[in-house]
Amino acid sequence: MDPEQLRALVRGVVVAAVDDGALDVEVPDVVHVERPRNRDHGDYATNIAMQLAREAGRAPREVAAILAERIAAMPGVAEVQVAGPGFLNLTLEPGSQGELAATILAAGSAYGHSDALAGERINLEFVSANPTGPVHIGAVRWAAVGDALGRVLTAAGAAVTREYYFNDAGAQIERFARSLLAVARGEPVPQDGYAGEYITDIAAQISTAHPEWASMDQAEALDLAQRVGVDLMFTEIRTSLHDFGVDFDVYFNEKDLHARGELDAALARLDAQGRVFTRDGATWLRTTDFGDDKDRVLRKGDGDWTYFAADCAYYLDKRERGFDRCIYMLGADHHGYVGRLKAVAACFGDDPERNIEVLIGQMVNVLKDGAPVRMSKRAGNVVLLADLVEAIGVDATRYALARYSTDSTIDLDLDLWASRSNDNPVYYVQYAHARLASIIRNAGELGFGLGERGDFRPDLLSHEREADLLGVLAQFPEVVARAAELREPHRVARYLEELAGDFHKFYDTCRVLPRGEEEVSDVMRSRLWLTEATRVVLANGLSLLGVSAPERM
RNA sequence: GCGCCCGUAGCUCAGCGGAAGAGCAGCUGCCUUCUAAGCAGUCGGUCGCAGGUUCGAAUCCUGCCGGGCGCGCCA
Repeated sequence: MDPEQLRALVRGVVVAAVDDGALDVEVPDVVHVERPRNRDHGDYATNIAMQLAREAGRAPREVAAILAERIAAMPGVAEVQVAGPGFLNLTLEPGSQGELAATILAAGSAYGHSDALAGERINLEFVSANPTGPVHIGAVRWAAVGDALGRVLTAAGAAVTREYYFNDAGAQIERFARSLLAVARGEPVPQDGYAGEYITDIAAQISTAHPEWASMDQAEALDLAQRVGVDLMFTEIRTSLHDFGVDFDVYFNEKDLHARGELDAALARLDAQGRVFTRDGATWLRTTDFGDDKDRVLRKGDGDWTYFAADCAYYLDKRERGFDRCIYMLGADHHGYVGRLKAVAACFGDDPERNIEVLIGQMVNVLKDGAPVRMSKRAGNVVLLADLVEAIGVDATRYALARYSTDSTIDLDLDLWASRSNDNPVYYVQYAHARLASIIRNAGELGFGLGERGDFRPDLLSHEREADLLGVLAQFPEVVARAAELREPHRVARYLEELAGDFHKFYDTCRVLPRGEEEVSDVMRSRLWLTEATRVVLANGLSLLGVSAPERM
C-alpha cells in the first residue's frame, strides 16, 4: 500500500463514518497522510481527526478514536494508535508495503511519473544568455536547475518546451562587434566593449574565414563582425551547454521578432487594449495599471524599439504558439522584471497569475581555497561553465547547483565539490547506486536472479531497515509531483540523499547475497527485488537531475 | 527611500500550518563476509527579535534588526 492508496483508504473511512452518523462533517477533498520521521509513530500518520474536530464539535482525540477503530479494521492495516493531540499513527502489514518493490520493477523508468500536471502546456525559458561571451556561472545555475525542472515537469505529465531567447539585436551586440573589430585591427578595445581571450579567438576566426575583413570600410566590417561573430559565439554557447547535458527545443532569435513585424503587431494589440500612450515623443505602455512601479517605454524618442518592446512581442509570440504557462527563469539581478512582465500579460488582457510565472534564482558565489573568485565579464576573468566542468565535472556541477532552493544564495566551494569524500553529496548518492549495481552484478555472476513474480515474497521484507527503505521508495512519485508543482527540483536531490541514506543503512544490516556455499533463501531473493527497486528509483531520480547513475565507482 | 530573497545545531543547508531534521566538523566504536566514497553511537538549537492569527506557528500576518540583490527612453 502506498501513500496514495492509504489516503484513499482513510478518506473512505471518514465517508463511511459520516454515512452511518458517527461523525457529522463535510468530508475534505484532501486527506494528509505523512511518513513520520520518528518510527515510534508508525509507518504513516494522519492529522485528519484534528482537522475535523472543530466542525464535528468534539475533541480531536475523540474523533481520532472513532476513526482509529474503523481504520484498524481495514485490510493491510496492522495497527492504529491515537497519539499526541489527536494524530492517528498507522502501522501497515509488512506484506502490504513490500508489494511496492514489484510495482516499481513493473513501472521501471516510468516509476515516479504522474499526471499531476497533465494537460498543461508550459514554455520554459532559461539561460537566454547574450551571445556576447561564453556561458558564465550565473547562467549555469539556470542551465542546471532549468533543465532539471524541465525533466521534472515532464515527469509530472506537462507538455514542456524548453526555450532559449537569443538577443541578437541591440546595443550589446554592437559593442561586441566593435570589440571584435578593434582587436582584429590591433586597436584598443572600446571603453564599453568586451575584452578577454575569447574575443581574440573569435576575431582570429573571422579574420581567417574572411581575410578582407580588417580592411573593409567601417560599416561593412562591423556588419560582418556582428553576423559572423554572433554566430560563432552562439555555436560555442550551444556546444558548451550540450556538453553539459542541456539542450533546448527552441532557440528563439530576437531578430526574427523584428523581421516578422511582431513588435508592431504587439504594439497594435496593446494599443487596442487601451494601454498605450505617448509622452515626450516616446511611446509608453501603462504597466502601472497592473501594479508595476513605473510605466515602460516601448519605443524611444528616436524611433528605436526598446528591449522591453521585444519582450512584449516575445510574450505574445509564446501565447500565440499555444502556451498557457510561460515560465521565465531569471537571476536575482533581474528581479525588477517580475512586476513589469506580470503587467505585460495583464496589458494584453491575460491573467498574470496563470499565464506568466517568473522564477528568481539568487546569486552563486564560487569559492576556491576558501576565497571568493571574482567575476567580471568585461574584464574577462570570469568563472565559466567550461571552467566549472573542468574543475569538478558535469555531474558535480549539475548536482551542486540543483540541490539548493533557488531562493538561497549558493557558495559553491570548488574544493568540496571536487573531493571524492563523504563531504560531497553527489558521491554519496552515486555511490549508493554503484553499490546497488554491484550487488545485482554479483548476483548475476552467482546465477542468482529475480526469478518469477511468484518468487518474490513481500511479507518477508519485514526488517525495520527494509520497512524504512520501502517507505521512502513509496514517496518518490509524490516528491516528483510536488517538485513539479512548486517548481523546486532541489526536492528531488534532497529526496535522493535520504533514499541513499536509507539504502546504506539497509545494506549495512540486511545481507542480500549468499555467502560461500550458502543456498539462496526466499528472504535473499525478496531482498534482491528490493535492491533492484531501489536502484531503479535512484537512477530515475538522478536522471531527473541530469546526473549520471554510475554502475561502478 | 521602495521592492525581492535570506536569517533553523560550531559550519553548509533541508523542512514552510501539525510530534524540531540531515550532512560536515568534534568525541566513541565497526572492514577475513554483497564497494568503509559506508554504518552505529554521542555531543550540539529560546528555528534573528517583538507582537498577532490559530486547538496548534520554524512555517501565515505586521513591525523591527542583520546580510545579499535590484530599482535607466541600458541590454
